[in-house]
Amino acid sequence: MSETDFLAGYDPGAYPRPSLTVDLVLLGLRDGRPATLLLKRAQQPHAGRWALPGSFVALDETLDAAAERVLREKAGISGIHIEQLYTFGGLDRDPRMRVVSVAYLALLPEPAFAEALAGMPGLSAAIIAVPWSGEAGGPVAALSADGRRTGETLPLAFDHADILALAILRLRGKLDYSDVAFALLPEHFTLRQLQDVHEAILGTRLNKPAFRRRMLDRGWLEPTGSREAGTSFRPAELYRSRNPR
Amino acid sequence: MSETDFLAGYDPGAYPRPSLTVDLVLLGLRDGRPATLLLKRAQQPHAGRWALPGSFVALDETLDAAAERVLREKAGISGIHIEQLYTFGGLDRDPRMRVVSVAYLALLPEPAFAEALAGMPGLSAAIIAVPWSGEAGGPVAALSADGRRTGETLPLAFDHADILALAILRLRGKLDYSDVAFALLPEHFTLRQLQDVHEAILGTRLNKPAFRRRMLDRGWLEPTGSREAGTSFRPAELYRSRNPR
DNA sequence: ATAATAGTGTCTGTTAGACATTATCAG
DNA sequence: CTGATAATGTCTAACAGACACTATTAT
Repeated sequence: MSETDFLAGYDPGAYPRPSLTVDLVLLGLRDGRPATLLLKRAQQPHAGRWALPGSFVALDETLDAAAERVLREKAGISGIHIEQLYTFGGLDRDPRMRVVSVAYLALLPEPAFAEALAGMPGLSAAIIAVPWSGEAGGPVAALSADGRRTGETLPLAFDHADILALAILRLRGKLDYSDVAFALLPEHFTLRQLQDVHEAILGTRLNKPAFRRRMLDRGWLEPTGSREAGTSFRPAELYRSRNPR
Repeated sequence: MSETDFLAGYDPGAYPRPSLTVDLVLLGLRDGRPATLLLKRAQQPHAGRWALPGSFVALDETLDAAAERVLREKAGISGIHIEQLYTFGGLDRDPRMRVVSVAYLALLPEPAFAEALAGMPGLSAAIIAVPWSGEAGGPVAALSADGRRTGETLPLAFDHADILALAILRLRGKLDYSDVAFALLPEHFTLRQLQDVHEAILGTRLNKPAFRRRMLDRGWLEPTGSREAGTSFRPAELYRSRNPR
């Protein structure tokens, strides 16, 4: 930043600058698998391909504010967990001009995911076909399956497949040592639901007693005292997150 | 990014955009403590305060390339580990104009650190007084001590204290499940040196047998067969990283 | 009682910390 | 031999996976 000295007396608009955008991975769960909300591109370039919702960053808004605005304007929701992921600055991300994009990850609990899908006509849900984990690198994150037509692979626009892949990998990494998983659950939830979230993100089955022990020992959970309703079997106890969300 | 449609036929330069920079945390170790290389600002704003080396991002270079250029031009070195850290986009980071900065972390083994310090007149080494770990949030990362005058706290320019704090926290988090530590060591090193790196970054003493077992079990290390020279006691075995750097 | 899932007890193998001990070098 | 540090053996506590078992609800 020392070169800013050089610019002290200059018109800030006089220098060529990359465009700056934010792109959001709107991540939720569908049928026990991670899913994301995408927009089908109508125009060139990449017409017909699927893109993450995004927007340019205005001069008078922070990056976080821009991300929250996209969440409001393109998904119609707010008040959910959102975090910065990585900044993508490849030269040919967009064929028209130089665009640097700050990627964000938003975690949508089921009601928010459904609300966005129902309330915003352009959005579609896409299951993320998780590349089997562990191995770093590799091709990563093919997409498949829209709301109804399941099985097909969706072509993604720009470098959005990379962004999506990174989102899943980041989430996997944070899952075990942070409380992000709660961001994908309603305020009250059962331990089974929590385990389902972990299994969906990790793409793995987990050991029930061990999982329960770990979670309860963490001190992040608080029993509500009540139990789930409407089951035809023994109802599970409901917990809530102890940390204020 | 869907709004890029809107701009398809427009002059890309016609819209107001934030300036985009990269700022580098040049991290090495001095006397068993993490240290960083800083530049003292001569002009306003923040004249007299200390800043991370940085630069504007050119239209025809990637973010990574910009970071490597800063490494070359401001530290006089290259070929070392460098990774993107986080992107800072607060509105008032720089009082003159809106500047969004992509922060990078560069890890300098001792020779590179010394070479940069000796070869680039403006650079100073500053010990990072690590805020005692564990607790998240908090004030974080006060600086102290230049090369000679130890003990005093250096005032940092802009939001560079935040960047520095994040760099240390990120490194601590990655230390145990990745091989970043090797990036702070020469090609051949002893297990004691490796442990010293870990202890410096974590700000903690580690258990020797346990540390050795863990490291050797990871499979990241390869014995070179030779031993260190010039000791007045039993020389330690030298290892190298198995992964190609 | 049955079906179905919630929740727990317990065994075992793995791993980390603590501590003591042995090994190996220079002089 | 002494001094200093490298390197290892071993005990113990903490913890995860596996598996079987008990508990509790609706019907």
